[in-house]
Amino acid sequence: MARRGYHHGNLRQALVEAALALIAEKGPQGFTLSEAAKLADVTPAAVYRHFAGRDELIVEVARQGYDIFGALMTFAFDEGRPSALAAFEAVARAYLAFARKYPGHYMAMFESGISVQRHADLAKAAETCTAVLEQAAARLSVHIPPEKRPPPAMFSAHVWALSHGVVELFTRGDARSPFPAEDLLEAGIGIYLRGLGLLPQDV
Amino acid sequence: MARRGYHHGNLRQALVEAALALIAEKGPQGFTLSEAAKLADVTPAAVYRHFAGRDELIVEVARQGYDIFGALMTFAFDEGRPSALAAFEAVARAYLAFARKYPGHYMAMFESGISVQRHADLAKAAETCTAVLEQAAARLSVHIPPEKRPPPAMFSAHVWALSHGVVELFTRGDARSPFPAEDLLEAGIGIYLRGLGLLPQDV
DNA sequence: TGTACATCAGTGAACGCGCGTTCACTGATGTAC
DNA sequence: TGTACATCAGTGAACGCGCGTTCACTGATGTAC
Repeated sequence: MARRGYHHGNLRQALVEAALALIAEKGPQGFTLSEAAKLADVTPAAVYRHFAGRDELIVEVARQGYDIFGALMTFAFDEGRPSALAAFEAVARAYLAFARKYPGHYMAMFESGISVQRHADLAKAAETCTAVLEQAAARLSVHIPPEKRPPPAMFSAHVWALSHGVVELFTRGDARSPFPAEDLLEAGIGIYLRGLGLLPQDV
Repeated sequence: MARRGYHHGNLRQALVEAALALIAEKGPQGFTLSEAAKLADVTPAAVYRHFAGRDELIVEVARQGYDIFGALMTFAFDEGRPSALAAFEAVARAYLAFARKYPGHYMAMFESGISVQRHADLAKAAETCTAVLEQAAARLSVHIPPEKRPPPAMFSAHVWALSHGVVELFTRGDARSPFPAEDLLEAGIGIYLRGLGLLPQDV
């Protein structure tokens, strides 16, 4: 909140960060334009200098989330090093780490109810992320016996769904599982990959 | 809406059904006590004759959801007939069918933000469902080579997470997958079970 | 370097709205006699 | 069978609240001369 005077300096980003804090704390529906303005030490009306309205602010939060997410996934995958399998597992771990470290972003992206399709830049950012995951799947695919090889898009959808499910069910408030989410996900991915015929020593 | 006169007759359940319709239509956060009352053709104040408040109404919706869910799972599992594997796969299919057929219940259970732990009867209903899934996993476990056998609770958590992820990501508004959710889930479960060493001919 | 002025990011008051909840009440029901 | 009465599920008006959004405005900034 380092305001200098009448002008804020970087209100747009300050609002994004206020929104992040509120969403992380109260969930995407507890988020309020007025409260975000207050947190940024500004009048609610000031928000309209930077965003068309409440929804646009959430969209921007989600968009930044997809950017970070994509960058993290790309970094974790590291072009398939040291091995396609290890890189793929790193991606899965990074998924969970992202959900934990950026809960506001994660919620804005997946739980806020905003339509990805209806915001062009958001759709683009989301597509980039999908592409990273699919690329990782495609690289790993090469090591799968052709007769067991599912389309990479399906493959990555499975991993995404499993990861998302673990986040939603076992990472939130009242845990329903006796296992740490990280262990649960790692074990699940391991079993899944084994089912595809991928064994550590083979790849 | 078959009101007879001054007294409603079965307002409690009528409110639950109104809530279901609203949640299914607008999501769990779009649901409003006042709107539910209006839909049941009754004054908002009348709701308080049957529920302590807004939250209690959502909790009741979720509770009924867990009841239906548990019954469907039990029915689908059918005590492991015709085979442990087939029964298990039936459970997974039933999961998705439940999410599709009872969207209001599903959202109240998993997306409404209510705390399962903080409502005793809700926790009990949820536990019953967990038990059914774990029982199915335990029965199937018997066929897994001991050295690959994960705890049934982990096993069922994986399947639950995968199913939930598929529902959330690929069943809602803007689909991000080129595959029907049912096919996606079935294929995913299949690969996972294969990874556990379970093959159709073995079980 | 100093001043006039355009720009525009902020204010502050106001709006209409629908929310959840309360309260004293009233009308229907069904039971006791 | 008929009536008095207790019960309680509903009404309707009111409340305080915080929301998103608008508007005419004002104060700070930085550029042109």
